[in-house]
Amino acid sequence: MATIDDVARAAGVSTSTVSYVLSGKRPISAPTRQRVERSIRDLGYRPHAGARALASSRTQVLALMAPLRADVNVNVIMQFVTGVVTSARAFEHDVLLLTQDDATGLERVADGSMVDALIMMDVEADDPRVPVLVGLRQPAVLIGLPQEPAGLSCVDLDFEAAGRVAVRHLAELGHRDVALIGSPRAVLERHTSYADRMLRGFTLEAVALGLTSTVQSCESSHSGAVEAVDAVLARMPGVTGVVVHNEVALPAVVATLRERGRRVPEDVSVVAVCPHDVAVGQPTPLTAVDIPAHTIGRVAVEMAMARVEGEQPAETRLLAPVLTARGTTAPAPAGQGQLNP
Amino acid sequence: MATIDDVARAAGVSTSTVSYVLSGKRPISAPTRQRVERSIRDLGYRPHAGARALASSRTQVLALMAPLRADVNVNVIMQFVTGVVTSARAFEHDVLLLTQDDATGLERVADGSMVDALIMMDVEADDPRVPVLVGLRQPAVLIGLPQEPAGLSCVDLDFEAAGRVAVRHLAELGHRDVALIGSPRAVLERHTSYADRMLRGFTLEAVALGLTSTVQSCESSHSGAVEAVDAVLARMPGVTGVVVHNEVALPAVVATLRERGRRVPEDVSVVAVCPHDVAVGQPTPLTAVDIPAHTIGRVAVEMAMARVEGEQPAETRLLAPVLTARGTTAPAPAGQGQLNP
DNA sequence: TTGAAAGCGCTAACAT
DNA sequence: ATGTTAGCGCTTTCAA
Repeated sequence: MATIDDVARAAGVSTSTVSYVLSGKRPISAPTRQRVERSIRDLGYRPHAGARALASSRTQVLALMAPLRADVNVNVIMQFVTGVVTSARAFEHDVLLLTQDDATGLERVADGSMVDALIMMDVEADDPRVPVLVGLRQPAVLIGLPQEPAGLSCVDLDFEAAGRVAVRHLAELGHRDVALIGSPRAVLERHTSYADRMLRGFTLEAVALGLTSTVQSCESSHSGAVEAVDAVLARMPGVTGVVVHNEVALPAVVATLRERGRRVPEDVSVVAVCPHDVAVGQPTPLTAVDIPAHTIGRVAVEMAMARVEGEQPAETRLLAPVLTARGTTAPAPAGQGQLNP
Repeated sequence: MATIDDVARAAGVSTSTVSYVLSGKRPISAPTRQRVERSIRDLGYRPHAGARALASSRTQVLALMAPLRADVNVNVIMQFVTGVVTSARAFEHDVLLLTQDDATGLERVADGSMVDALIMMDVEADDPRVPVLVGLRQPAVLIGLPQEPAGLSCVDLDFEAAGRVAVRHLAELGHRDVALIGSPRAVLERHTSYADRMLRGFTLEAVALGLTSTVQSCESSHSGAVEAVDAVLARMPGVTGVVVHNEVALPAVVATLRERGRRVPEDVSVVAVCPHDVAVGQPTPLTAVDIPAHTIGRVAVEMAMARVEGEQPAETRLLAPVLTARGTTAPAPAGQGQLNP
């Protein structure tokens, strides 16, 4: 491989000139720049990443810790990941992928100076990795919102507001008995940030609007969805509004409601909380609060890069939820609304 | 951050001794080793990845190019990715994630000496990236099998054999009219390796066994599955055996067959080609040929590392398919087998 | 068994 | 506008 010295020699300039042509950190005369660029092309020169990192303390790499396990929704995860990778490239960065179960991964790549910043998904309310991130030299961005951000940047959909918006939409249609079919039990039990906040928004808004509400965990499978729907129908036979926050179970929830004799949306309205493409890709397009996974990933990178560049303080950005009415919500069945005042 | 010199000073030895303690490349007396290890722990020392890469031309990083787009199955992709990341760690390597649409990513990370080896998924028969990989200094491993491996290592499920096994299973149960519901049109049209080979195995074995067969592409959505099933039923009303190679469409294919009055497996037998967990996670557990994605990812890493270490030549490993009979295949309906001799 | 020192290829003062 | 050069933190000869 050609080195920067080879390029300098070929162009008849000093190595620093080549370096500055590359970095643009000082003005270079047009003719010089052209000769250098020519030599770079002729030699197929590419700076050695390690040498550059050593001299500049910049790696042009971002770490992304993603939950690659079965119980979280793979589809949504993937959208976050592509969002991160794609926008990292816009900042001339590549992405090092760490998995959740590689407990010491964050410290390894940070302390070994392998990355300029870290992004972590699937944050829990009281996440043990948060103090670890706080102790690192590199800035970190959380996708999700822990109880104690401790000076870390955070970004996510405002799931609490999403829960509120979904409930309000149902209330405005006259529904009085509403249920949340949410994340798997395991996700709830570890107090995963998004699940906690969703639950909170749903419940608080139902109380605020005087609705009767119930919450049901739901495993991410066909049978899980069937069980969840049956549990809700048993506990709240008069339910007319259902919020579903579980992409995998989504189709089965709708199908099961129908199998149990509840027409959607005539008898029961369904509001999903899921990415846009999932909502419109169903047999019946769903009224849904969008989870803008790609955007969240992009914003996470932007926040990370901002902190790498300047001395910005940490910030938290919660994206406002957007509900789009499609085919699965309708006014509550006549009379129903008055049965449970 | 502490450097190797700090450690050496603290331990009262030379820097090279610390280096050798770390690498194990020369014998160190027990007392010396202990003092060095103590200092390393006390100082929380971690070697600087860039410096190490510069001096040793080893990055301890692997590149993985994965197709993070919508039309390939996200679930399976994810299993490959976790397989790769997990076993990379076993070789003390981290994984740099490149996306399919980052066309020049492979050259960028290879020529910039960011990685020790590259692994590429979703290979097409005549993939333009193959010659690129051949030109790199670092070894590359393909997950999939191009027409012309050109000296690259390849690993994958033997999809041709998988197609044959599936057909043979149906034939042994007496089925005479069989259909393949496969990948989306786009995947087939770019001659994605696995889709091509599957189709070939299915067709050749059907011919060899004297069966009547048809092949149908299938978009990865509910409606795509419905359309595919309807197309097959229209073209081959007497079909009694269906091989499905499309994880996303799988549940909808079975559901649609039933909606069209075909009981599964009494009227129509279904053989899936999908990962184990997908097959057993369906409402009805499916007779299936397993796609051992995790294993393939692991083998890819092993092959890559072997070539990084030694001067092994490139090799191609096709994993033998394993079919497990579950609830969705049964003997062909009586008499049917004789209608189309 | 250990140490000294020459790079690895680049960046960024410091000069001019 | 450009050149000179001292590191960056490690590995690995070469010596002892």
